[in-house]
Amino acid sequence: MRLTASFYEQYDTIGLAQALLGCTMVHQSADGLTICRIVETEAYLNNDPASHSYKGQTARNASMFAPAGTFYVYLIYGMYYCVNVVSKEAGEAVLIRAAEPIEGIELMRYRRSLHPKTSLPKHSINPLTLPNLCNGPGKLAQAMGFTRAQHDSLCLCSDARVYLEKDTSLVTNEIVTTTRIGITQGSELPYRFLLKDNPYISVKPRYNSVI
DNA sequence: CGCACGATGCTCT
DNA sequence: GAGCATCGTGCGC
Repeated sequence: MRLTASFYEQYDTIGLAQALLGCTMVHQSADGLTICRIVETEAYLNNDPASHSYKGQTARNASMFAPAGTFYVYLIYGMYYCVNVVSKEAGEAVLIRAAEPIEGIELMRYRRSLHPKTSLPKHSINPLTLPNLCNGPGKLAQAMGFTRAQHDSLCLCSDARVYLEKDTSLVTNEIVTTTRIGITQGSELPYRFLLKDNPYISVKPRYNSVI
C-alpha cells in the first residue's frame, strides 16, 4: 500500500529515517518497473552542519523545504545522484543510502552498466551482482533510474510513477544506529540507521547500538 | 584487506 | 575557485 501524507507527517526526521527502513520504493519508468526495499537511511536535520539546508534555502535544496513526502534529488561529485525523502520538519530530510533489489533486476543491472565507472570485475567484486546494485546512495539512484531533472521535488504521495509502499506483512528487523558516512562535518552524530545483519547495506558499521 | 586517488560538473563563496 | 551526503581502481602490505 502506498505511503500517504499522513504517514510522512507522523514522524520527526529521526523517526521517519527509522520508519522508512523495510519500506519498498517503486519506480514505474518508461523503461520498465523497478522496486527495491530500503535497508539503510540517514537523517539530515536543521542546525546540522552536514545538511544541505544548513545555510538556508537555495536553488539546489529548495525541495527540502517542501511538504513531507517530497522527493529531494541532487547531483553529487558530478556523476551520481542521491535521493532523499523530505520530512515534516521544514529543511530536514532522510537520505536513502541502500536497498535490496526486489523487482526489475535486469533493468537495474542495465542502468548500472551504462555508467562509465561500472566496468566488469577488476577487483574481485562484480558491481553488477545482486548485492552491489543498490548498496550505496549513488548506485541506488542509478539502478532505480532517478535523476534530478526528472524526479527532484516530486510528491511521493501523489506522483503516478514514483512512490513508497509499506509491506505490512514484513516484520521489521532490529535497527542498528551508527554515525553517518562520507561527510566531514557532523560526522560524530548517530543519524545513520540500518536493518541489522542485512546483506544489502553499503558499509558495515564499525560499532553497533541496537535500538 | 585497506587506503589513496581520480573522474566530473554543479553550487555556493 | 573550493568543495562535495560517491564509486571503482590500483597499489602496497
